[in-house]
Amino acid sequence: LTVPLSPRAARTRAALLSAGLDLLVERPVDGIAIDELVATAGVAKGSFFNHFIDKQGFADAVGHAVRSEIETWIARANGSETRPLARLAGGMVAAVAFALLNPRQTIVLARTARGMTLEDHPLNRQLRDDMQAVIEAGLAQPPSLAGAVPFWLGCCNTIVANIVERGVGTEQAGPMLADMLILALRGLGVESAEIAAIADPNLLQRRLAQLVGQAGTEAVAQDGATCLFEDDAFPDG
Amino acid sequence: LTVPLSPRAARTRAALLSAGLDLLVERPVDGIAIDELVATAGVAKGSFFNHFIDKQGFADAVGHAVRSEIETWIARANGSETRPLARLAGGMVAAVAFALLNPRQTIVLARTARGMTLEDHPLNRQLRDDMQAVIEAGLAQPPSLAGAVPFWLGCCNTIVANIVERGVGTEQAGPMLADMLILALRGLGVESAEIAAIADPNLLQRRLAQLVGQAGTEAVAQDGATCLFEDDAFPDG
DNA sequence: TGTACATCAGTGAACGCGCGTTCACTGATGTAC
DNA sequence: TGTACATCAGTGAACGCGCGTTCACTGATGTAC
Repeated sequence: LTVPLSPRAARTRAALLSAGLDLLVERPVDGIAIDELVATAGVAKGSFFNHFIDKQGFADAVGHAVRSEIETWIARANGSETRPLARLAGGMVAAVAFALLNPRQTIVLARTARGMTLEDHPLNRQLRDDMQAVIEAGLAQPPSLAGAVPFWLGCCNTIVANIVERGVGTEQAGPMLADMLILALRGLGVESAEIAAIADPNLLQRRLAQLVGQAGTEAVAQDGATCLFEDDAFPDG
Repeated sequence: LTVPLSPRAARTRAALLSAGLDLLVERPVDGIAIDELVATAGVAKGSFFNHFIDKQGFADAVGHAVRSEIETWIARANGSETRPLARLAGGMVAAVAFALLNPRQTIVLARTARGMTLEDHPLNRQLRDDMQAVIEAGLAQPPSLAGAVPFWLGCCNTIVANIVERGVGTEQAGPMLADMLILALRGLGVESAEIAAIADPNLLQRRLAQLVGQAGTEAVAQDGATCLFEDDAFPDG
């Protein structure tokens, strides 16, 4: 249900979404005037209604864009990794890297997310599959799958929120991530040797730097935030 | 910095705060019109400005009232308990009981809470003290105190959010709580025997029923939500 | 206890700005021949 | 390649409702004597 947009329309839409991201970092959508939005985006007021039916539709579009962005990012970071424990931990590491690279997107994501667990997004389905694989392989003994998934998700949320809120850099994020991985993996009942291998501070630090760095060199534009929405077509709203 | 309010003023203020709670369950404060608020509360529009300087001040007052309510509740539930591990677990159990009794307050609390960890509220200070006591007593070996506190807080948030979102009853909440306690305590590195004693499903179920039940018999009014704000004086705002 | 007065809180009409939405027009982009 | 026309998206002035805020008035509560 997506239509390819003309270059001109795509530019206008991207400018609006980007401006929306800037403003949604500060306050929720109800606190943002369309006047302010179009002024920030540098387009005419009427253009807004060429692209979105109303303000809520706009907020949904921004939320959707950000969510699919982090989903893609995590999926790419885990790449072709097949070991279930590595995938589980890799998801948390990738989420932290994303938060370091895109603190504003992360804030908006937290702001627009409604329920944490009920939603059946690809990310959550993938996590559930990985968790199930971990359990079936005997690598962890959580009291239940239904409890382990939100537990892990909550740990990811906590570490990401902490990093964004205090605005720490990659160097300080590494040890925090290591601590959280130890707490979360131990909670699942993963063996000590496995935990030590996964949560090794040096290894984590390198992996974080790798993820953050490679994204930096991949991006062509200087301002990553501005071009985030210019990738391709958008859902027809 | 609190002044005692005349009975009439207290009634009006309580009606406004209670109506605010009802409406804040549905949407954030910016989406609520003062017209709607006073209509729900059954008072004149002008009265609103007798009690609050503006809408944001009102939202703050509701948030403050709810927060101090849950703080009091948890402090009372832990009572004179001194064993640090029991206090830690007791906090999570009490939070779940509160969520079961007051799902709407819990939703509003989540909505009005800004940062999760940065704030220096009594509740967080108490948690930090308990956690430190647990570590010093050698009852747990988390990688760090700074990591353990937000980890535990995140686990409490997760279980509470899950319970409220799915609207489960006391019976189903018990097993969920047991699972989360196992995951969280194991994450901290608490000994298996201790965990088994604390997270015993039967014991937890009884404790939950006790907390929920005693609150029910304590309350005089039928509608607990309506009288929640009528207790005493409010901060002068 | 009763009366007169002061204060305090409630009331709702009135105001006017802000903001969401519309629309007639313009210019740009694309297409047919 | 050039010209004429159609479509598509941008523009910003205009509109008008909604909503935050004010205020003069009323009635209730409290106090003095």
